Amino acid sequence: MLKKERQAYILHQVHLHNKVLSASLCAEINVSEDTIRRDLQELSDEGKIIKVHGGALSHSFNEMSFPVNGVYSQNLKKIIAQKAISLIGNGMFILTSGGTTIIEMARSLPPPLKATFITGSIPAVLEYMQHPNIEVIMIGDKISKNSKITVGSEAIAKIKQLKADICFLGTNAIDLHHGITDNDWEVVQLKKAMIESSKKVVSLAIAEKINTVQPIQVCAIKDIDLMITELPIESEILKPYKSAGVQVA
Amino acid sequence: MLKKERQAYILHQVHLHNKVLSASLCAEINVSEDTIRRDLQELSDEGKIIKVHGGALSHSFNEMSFPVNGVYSQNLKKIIAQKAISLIGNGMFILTSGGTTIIEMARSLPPPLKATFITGSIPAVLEYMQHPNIEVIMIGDKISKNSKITVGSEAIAKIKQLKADICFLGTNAIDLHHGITDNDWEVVQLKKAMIESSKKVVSLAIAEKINTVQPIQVCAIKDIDLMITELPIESEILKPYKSAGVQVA
DNA sequence: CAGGTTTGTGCGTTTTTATGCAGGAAAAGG
DNA sequence: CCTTTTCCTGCATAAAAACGCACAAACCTG
Repeated sequence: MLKKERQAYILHQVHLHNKVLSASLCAEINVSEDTIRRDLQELSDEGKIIKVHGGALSHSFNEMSFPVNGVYSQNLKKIIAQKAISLIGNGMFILTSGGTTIIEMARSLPPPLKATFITGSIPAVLEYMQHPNIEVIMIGDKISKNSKITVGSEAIAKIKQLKADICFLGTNAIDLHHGITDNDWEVVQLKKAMIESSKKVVSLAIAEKINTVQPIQVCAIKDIDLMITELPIESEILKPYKSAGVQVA
Repeated sequence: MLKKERQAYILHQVHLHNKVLSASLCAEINVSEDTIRRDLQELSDEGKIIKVHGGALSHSFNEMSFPVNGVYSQNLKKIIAQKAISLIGNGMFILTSGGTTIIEMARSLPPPLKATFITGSIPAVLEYMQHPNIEVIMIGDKISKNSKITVGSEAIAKIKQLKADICFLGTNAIDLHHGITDNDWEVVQLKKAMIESSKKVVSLAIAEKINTVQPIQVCAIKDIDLMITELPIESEILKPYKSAGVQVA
């Protein structure tokens, strides 16, 4: 088994179970404990996991102790949220993924707005529930603990039955050639279904996510109708995307 | 169990219940009291908790003078939760409604437990998600904002497809003649479906709810397999229910 | 393609870490 | 004041990590 393969496998396991034991890994992959340890070390150096004695943990694991990570990008996300909200009209059916940008949008929804929001994201639902006038539809299925979203075939089947007016995707990585990409296979399946079931697809991405790539593709650039960032629309970074036919806001 | 995991668990418990006893922790996690003490020491050094003789307290605890809706009923609910948990075995499929008693149960689930919990209650899901080993299935549908639960025909249809080992119902009112009753039509529909889809039906009710009635019936007394209260099983209040054939715990 | 170099892997050995245990000190509570 | 519980200290042990080394495969490079 190749090193990269092995590390990808480890990463996958970590994302899946939130933890891995060096011992069990070395039994599964059939390499020496030393090799595993070196892999974990590397992945940890790259910031992809957190190494601890006896194994490693997912980063999302102890994020609970570091509560609201950055006020940092919070403000940027508010800008994005405002732009996104301007697209929403009364009576619309809106599909949303999870992610902090989506949460920020949920918090900023104007109280008089009447619309129907559909999502599988628990944190998003919590925000939508606060709102006096919107209807909230929860997509049910097994809950993925690290992404805090319902995933699985039931959820996908349910989404496919819908036809939403607009779909907002929290975006982890976007790139001209690879389109929107992400690192959680199940979440990607969900997002794909959402894109298919929406008349209009909107990607919400803070600038630092632009021109980055993750392992799994969600959709190509051409599938995106609109891309929202905190940057001014004349920004150099966005020009290639405009040329590629993506509307930018 | 990894050290970090353990500490995260302890931290979680502290935030949840505002206090932990070293003794109970060491029983739950199955490590020596010494280890727990060292963990508490570390967490305390990091300023995350306040260590005291016999256990630890949440930081927020001593700031806000006298806390929640009554430590009173909280403790009663813990007793109920413990009794309920004793019915749960590894590998079981468990349907639960919403309600504060259910939440208390969710918070008190022992970490090693592996089981699948199915619910439409958002607060319950939030608690279940914290647990390291259980699977959580969310029943999807429109969200009822005041009961924070998914309601509607989709949800009911989904529940009817299931056959759970056991069903825990948070109970608002229970009475010999009217059975379990409630005041929210949609929630009642949900509970009815849950009862139908479970091999065993357990009602969790604090004593003050016993012999009270609400407008809409969920089920008759005979449909309940087990009734859990904080009272000792010999209690006078429970005798009529025992006579009616309900098992009491 | 020969020879050097880098990279990946495994194997001892040494160090560090995690945990439990025992016995005395300190605290809490009568 | 006495008892019980909890806490601390040092020690023992086992597991895991780190380190250095060997060796082989892949990969330059002239």
